[in-house]
Amino acid sequence: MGRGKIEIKRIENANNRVVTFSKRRNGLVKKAKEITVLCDAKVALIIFASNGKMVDYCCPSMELGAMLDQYQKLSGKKLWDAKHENLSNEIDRIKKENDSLQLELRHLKGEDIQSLNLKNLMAVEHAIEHGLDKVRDHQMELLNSKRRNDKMIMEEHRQLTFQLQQQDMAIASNARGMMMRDHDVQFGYRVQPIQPNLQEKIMSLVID
Amino acid sequence: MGRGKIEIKRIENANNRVVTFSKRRNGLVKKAKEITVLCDAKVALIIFASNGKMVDYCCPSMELGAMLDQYQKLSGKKLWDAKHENLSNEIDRIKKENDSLQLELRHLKGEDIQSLNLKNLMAVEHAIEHGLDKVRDHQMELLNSKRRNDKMIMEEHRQLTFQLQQQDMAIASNARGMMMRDHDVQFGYRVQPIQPNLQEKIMSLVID
DNA sequence: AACTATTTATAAGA
DNA sequence: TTCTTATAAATAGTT
Repeated sequence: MGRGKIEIKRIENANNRVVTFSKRRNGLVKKAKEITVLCDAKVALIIFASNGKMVDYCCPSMELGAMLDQYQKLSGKKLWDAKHENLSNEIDRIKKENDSLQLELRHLKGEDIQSLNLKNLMAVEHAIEHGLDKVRDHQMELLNSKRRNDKMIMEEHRQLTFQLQQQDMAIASNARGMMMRDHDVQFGYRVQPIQPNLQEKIMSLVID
Repeated sequence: MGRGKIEIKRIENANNRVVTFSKRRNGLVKKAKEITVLCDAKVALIIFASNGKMVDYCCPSMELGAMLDQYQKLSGKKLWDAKHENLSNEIDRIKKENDSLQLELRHLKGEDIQSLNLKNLMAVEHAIEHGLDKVRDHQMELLNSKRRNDKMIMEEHRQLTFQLQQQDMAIASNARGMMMRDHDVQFGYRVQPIQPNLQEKIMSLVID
């Protein structure tokens, strides 16, 4: 129905294909609407373009969900029952995994161990001991690094004290020489800390 | 498109309505097929007649289920009922719980502890120590009960030995008195162990 | 996005 | 229902 007859096969020209799609999509939806009105029919129609865009129509008299329920009943095909089952299975699987994790956890915490025999109990003991070793190793690391940091800060503090002392001495000798002339100059040079974020470092030590 | 123009409104004549439905249903399905072939489109179409009969078409390149999944994603509408959503939520919830259990477990095993600060690390250490104490307590209990059991068995063994000895002596003195007369009587009274399931107890000791 | 020559769908009749 | 056919509607190719 057009200027020329066409074969029903994929339109190779991409532009033509898109244009034809647009026209026929509209036609299809229109006809779907018409048959619902003319004939009391129920129609559901979903169309995806090859670019992924979607258009859908569902008769006003019935929800798509209800139509699909009906479809499943009449066709015997399952649309989401299968998926439903999969989800249930997934839940069971995860719950079991969860339970075994719970149990392992409780064992490591020394709970629910009445049922363990001596052999299992020793395995648990070894796991705990191993964990304890690792945790303590890491604590040691943290403490050492803290100690190093403390040392660095103490060193910096020592240097600052020294510099301040030097400046005080310089000011004192200047003051003696000039007797309050050029009063403003005496604070003209200020202390520059080697580690500018000293405050934060100290705070972090306090917080940790 | 026919001998006369018609208004798009319900066809009141029931016969005409059925005939028109039949024709237009075929036309709709035909056009749905055509657009899928011509334009690489994906189409799903479900039609119910007012008498309940159903016709459906789904493009060959995609299952209806997959199309509906896509539909849900793109439209945001949900087709599968609340139950389905509940299941998904349940899965998410359990998975999260699972993850946190996994993490706690790994911490107790001394894994993934790089991210813990000293305070948390010490909490973990205490949990582990507490677990270790409990496990060792229970080991002790098991060992003590085993020891008690061993002791009891030894005692029983001692008593049995004593009884046997007594019987041997009795037999010996009888034998001396009667010189083999009433030969069968000599085993007429049998040893009754105090603890009838001694065998099992011993086996369980060996196995544990 | 319009236009229009053609094809296609279909309403009415048999 | 199905076939026929006149006519309405859809649309392919063009502008």
